[in-house]
Amino acid sequence: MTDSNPNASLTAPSIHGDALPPVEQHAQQYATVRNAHETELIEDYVELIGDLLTHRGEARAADIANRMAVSQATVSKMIRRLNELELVTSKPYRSLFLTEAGQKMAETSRARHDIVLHFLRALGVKDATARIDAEGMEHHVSDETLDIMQRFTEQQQKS
Amino acid sequence: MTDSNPNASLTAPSIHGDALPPVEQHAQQYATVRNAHETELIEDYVELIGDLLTHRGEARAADIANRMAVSQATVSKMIRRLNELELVTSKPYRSLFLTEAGQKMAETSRARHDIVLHFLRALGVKDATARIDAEGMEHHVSDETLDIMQRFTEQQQKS
DNA sequence: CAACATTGTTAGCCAAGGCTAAACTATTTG
DNA sequence: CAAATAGTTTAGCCTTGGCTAACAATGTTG
Repeated sequence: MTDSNPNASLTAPSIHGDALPPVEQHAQQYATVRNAHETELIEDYVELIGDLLTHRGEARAADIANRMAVSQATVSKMIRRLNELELVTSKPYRSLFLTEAGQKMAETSRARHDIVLHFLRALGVKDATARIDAEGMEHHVSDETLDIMQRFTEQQQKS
Repeated sequence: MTDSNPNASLTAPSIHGDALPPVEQHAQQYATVRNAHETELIEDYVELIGDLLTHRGEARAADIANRMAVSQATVSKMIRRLNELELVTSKPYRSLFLTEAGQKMAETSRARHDIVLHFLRALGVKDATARIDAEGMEHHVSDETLDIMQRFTEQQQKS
């Protein structure tokens, strides 16, 4: 018996409210998540570098390592990748800078992050929790949902 | 200059609303996300196996491969891991079953997933989008936020 | 029941993202 | 200005989660 057997559900009736989505849609969901995973670390680094540049004036590997709770070696390796992707420019032993593409990515990421964070706070989530959740959620929120979150937050603030 | 220089912000005043969180808190955010990543694939597999068992009566590797849009070899390898973790039992060439621990994990996952999905729909997100977002978000939503989401959804349904 | 189709497994490859240890560069300070 | 300290890089290791190709088992069917 395979997944496409149309009678299967007759022999094993659902006790759940939600049935399984069609295979193609289901596959799409997982593929989208896998895809997000490939870019999200990159985005986190770029976003953090952008934040450090904005708030501190420079972005050093040691700061990134501390804030990400990761070894300096890991950061160094990652910076090489970011360089290859032309998201940052770096001279050995010097502060990092974002390329134009990097800046664009940092801004987009930061904006998404803020929308999610503010939305969670508007929902009534405690700040510390909201920050943790936002960090994890931001890469998995579609533009459509992001839009709705933003409107919700604005509504909330009016009242 | 390092991250802990207390004067840095004087020379580079923030143009953003949100300042950088303290290093320890920031590190905690990233660590939590990294941690979630380690378990989320496992949870996705277990959840899907549970759903297949519920809705189809059996869970075959081929079905999992199709629904996850992944090769059968990948599924086979993963099943070995799930076995080692004592989340599933399997005999070669036979359907999979969940151990007690596996069932517990599947239920928890399914419940979280449903709460997030229903919340997104209650927010006004289109079904297809909500499904994709929920798949990605579910592993990054704290219990606190989950609770709030559930209450929100219930509120919404009353009106 | 033999052949074919489907399903599952194994072997071996790859990239990503962690780590530690060691070497090197830059900065600070006695 | 030499030595100590701090920061950065490199080398080399490990695990995870993908993949393809080849092979093995099972199920179906002429």
